[in-house]
Amino acid sequence: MPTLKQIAKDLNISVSTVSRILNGKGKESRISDATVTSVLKYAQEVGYSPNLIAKGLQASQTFTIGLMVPDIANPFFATMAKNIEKWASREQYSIILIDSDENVETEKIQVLNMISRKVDGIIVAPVGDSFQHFTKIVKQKVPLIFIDRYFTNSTIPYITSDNYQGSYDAAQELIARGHTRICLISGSSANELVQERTQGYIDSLKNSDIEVCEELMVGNSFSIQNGFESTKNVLQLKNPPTAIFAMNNLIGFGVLKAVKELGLKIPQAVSLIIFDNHPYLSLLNPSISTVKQNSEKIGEMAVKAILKEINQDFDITSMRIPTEIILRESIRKLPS
Amino acid sequence: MPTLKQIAKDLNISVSTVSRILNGKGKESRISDATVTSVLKYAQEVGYSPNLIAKGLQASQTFTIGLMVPDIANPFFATMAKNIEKWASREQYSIILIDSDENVETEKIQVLNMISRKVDGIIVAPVGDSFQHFTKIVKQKVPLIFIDRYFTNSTIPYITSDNYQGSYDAAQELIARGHTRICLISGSSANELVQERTQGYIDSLKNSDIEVCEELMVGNSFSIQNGFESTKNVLQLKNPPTAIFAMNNLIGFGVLKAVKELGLKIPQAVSLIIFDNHPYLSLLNPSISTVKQNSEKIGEMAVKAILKEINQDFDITSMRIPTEIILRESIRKLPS
DNA sequence: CGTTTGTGCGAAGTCGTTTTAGCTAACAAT
DNA sequence: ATTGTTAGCTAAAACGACTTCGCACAAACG
Repeated sequence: MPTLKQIAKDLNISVSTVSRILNGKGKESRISDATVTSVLKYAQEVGYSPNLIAKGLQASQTFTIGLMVPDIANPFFATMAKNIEKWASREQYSIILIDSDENVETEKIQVLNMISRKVDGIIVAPVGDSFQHFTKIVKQKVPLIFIDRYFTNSTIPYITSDNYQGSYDAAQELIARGHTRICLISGSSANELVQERTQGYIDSLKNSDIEVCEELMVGNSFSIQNGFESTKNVLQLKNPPTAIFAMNNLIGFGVLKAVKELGLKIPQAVSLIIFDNHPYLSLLNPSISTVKQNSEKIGEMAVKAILKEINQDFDITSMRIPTEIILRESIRKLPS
Repeated sequence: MPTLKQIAKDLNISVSTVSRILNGKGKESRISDATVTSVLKYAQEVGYSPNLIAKGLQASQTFTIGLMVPDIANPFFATMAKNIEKWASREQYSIILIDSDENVETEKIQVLNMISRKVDGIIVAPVGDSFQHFTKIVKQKVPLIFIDRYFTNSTIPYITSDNYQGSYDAAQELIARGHTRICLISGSSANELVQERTQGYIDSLKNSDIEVCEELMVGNSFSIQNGFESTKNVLQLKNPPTAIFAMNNLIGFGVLKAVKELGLKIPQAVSLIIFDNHPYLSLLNPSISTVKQNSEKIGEMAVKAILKEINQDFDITSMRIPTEIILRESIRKLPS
C-alpha cells in the first residue's frame, strides 16, 4: 500500500515535497512544474490514498463525528442518521455509529470509546434521565450536542422538535372535534421531553377550559408494551376517553395493536393521534393522524451546529424545530 | 488531555513502562507492584483514555469496520445495521456508517474514503449492477463482504437471504390457495438478487404446472413508484392477476398505496404477499402476508465473517440465510 | 566581485502508542 | 575478586503524515 515515503523513495525526492504536492501546495512552495506533474502522475499510477489515521494523529483532527442513538432500527432515528451522514459527508466527515440500545451503561462505555477514537464531535440522543456522564466529554473539550432528548438544566446544547407546541397542537385538533376526554399515553416522566409534551397537552386542555383528568394521563415508557397495556386499561374505565394521544411512535404502535386486538374501530370507538409520523400510518384503515417531527431538519441542524463548534465558533444555540400536524382519518368529529 | 508521555513525566518513569502497565503487561514485564499500582492509580485519577488513533497507526489496525448501505432509513437495512453494530461492538470494533443513497458514484467515492480511513474490514450492500470498483478494495487486502445484494461471478463473499427459496415459497402459498394468475412486480433485472427471486417465482409456477405469463412479470426498480405504477397497470389488464407478489418492501408499499387509491380491497380484489416483513404490516386491515428476511442474522453473520477474515482466516463461505413465510390475511382462497 | 534575492527542495521534529533490544544495579555463586 | 543471574526498568525505532527551518545554488544587483 503506497505511502508518501514510498513515493518519495521511488522518485528520489523527499517526503516533504511529495506531501506538499499532493496537498496542492506545489505552487506556494515553489516546486517546479516538472516535479509536480511527475509526482501527481506517479501517485495516480500507484493509487495512492492518504492515510487518514496518520493525518489524524498529526493534526489531532480526525474528520469523524460520533453519533449515538438509542435505536437505529427506529425509523425516527434512522431518518435522522441518514441526514446526519448526508450533511457530514459533504464536509468530508465520516460518522461513527453507536446504538446505545436504550441502555445507559452502554452509553457510558461508548462515550469513552468515542473519546478514545478522537472523534471531532459527538451527536447523541441520550437515553437516560441524567447527563453526568456527558460532562466528561465537555471537560475534554470535545464538542457535544444532544438531539431529540435533552436536559435544560445543563449547558449542553440540543436540537429537538418543538415538543410543547406539537403536543399542544395535537390536543387542539382533538378538542376542535369535540373531544374532552383525551387520554395521554406518555413515556418516563423523569424525561424532560416527556414533561414538555405533557405540558403542551395540559395547557391545550386548560386553555380550552377542559378539565385535566389524572386518570387519563397514563403510561411510563416509550415502548410498544406501554402503549398496548395503557390502551387496554384506559378503555376499560367507567368513563373511557373518546380520544387517545400517543406520545411517540412505539406507544402509538402499541395503541394500534391493542385496538386491533380488542376488535374496536378507530375512530368510531376511539380517536387517535400519534406523536411521530411513519409512512405506513397513511396506509392503515383508517389512516392515522400524526404530529410529524422534522427529523431531516434536526439531523441537518445537528451537523451544522457541531461543525460550527468544531471550527471554534462556540456560539451554539439550542433549537426547537417546528412540528407539523398531519390530519388523516383517525379523528372522529363528535356530535355537539 | 493526558497521554502516556504525560503520565510518564509526572511519575518520573518511562513511557514504555506506563504503556506496559496500562496494557496489563506489568507482571510479564516484571514491573514492581509498587510501580504498577502507582501508575494505575494516577491514570485513573487523570482519567487517561488511550488514543486509538495513535494505536491504530502503530498497529495498523483500527478496530473499525466500514458499513455502507443504500438507505439507512429503510428498516431492512436499519435492522441489519443495528445488529452489525451490536456484534461488532462486542469485539471492540466500531462502525463507520456510510449511506450510499442508492448512488453508484457515492459508493465509488466512499470506498476510497474507507480505505483512507484504514478500516479493518468493509461490509457493503452494493447498489449497482457491477462490482469493478470493489476489486480495488480486495487488491488492497482489505476484507470485504457483501450483504443483501451480491455478484455470483465475483469471488467476493456475500451473506444474503435465500432469495430463490423465499420467492419459491411465496408463490407456493398463493398457488396453494388456487391462484394461477400471479403478478410479480420486481426490481432492476440486471441485479442478481432480482434474478434469483424471479427464478424462484418461475420455478414455483412451473413445478405446479402453471403457465408463466410475461405480461404478469412487471416492474424494474426497488421503489415505491414502481410498485405503485406497476399495480395500476397490471390491474387494468383484460385478464388481471388475482394475486400480486411484491419483490421488496418499497414495491410492496407502492402496491398498497395503489390499491388504496383505486379503492379496492385486499384480498377480495387482489391477494398480496410482500418480500420483506415490517411491523406495521401486521396492523393493516387486512394484515399483509410476507416473506420475512432474517436481517438480524444476516448482520450477525456478516460481522462474524468479516472478523474471521480480519483475523487471517480466509475460509469465508458465502451464505444464504433462510427466509420465513408469515401468513396473514392478505391472501384469499379462491374457490376451486 | 561581493551581496542580496529568489528558486527549489530536504532534514528533522512531532503527534501517541507499542515493542524490541538492551542497560543497570543488586545479589549470589564460584 | 570475578562472573553470572535476575529484577526492574529505559531508550529508541517505527507507524505515515505535516510543517518549520533552513540549505544550496543561481541570478541579479550595486
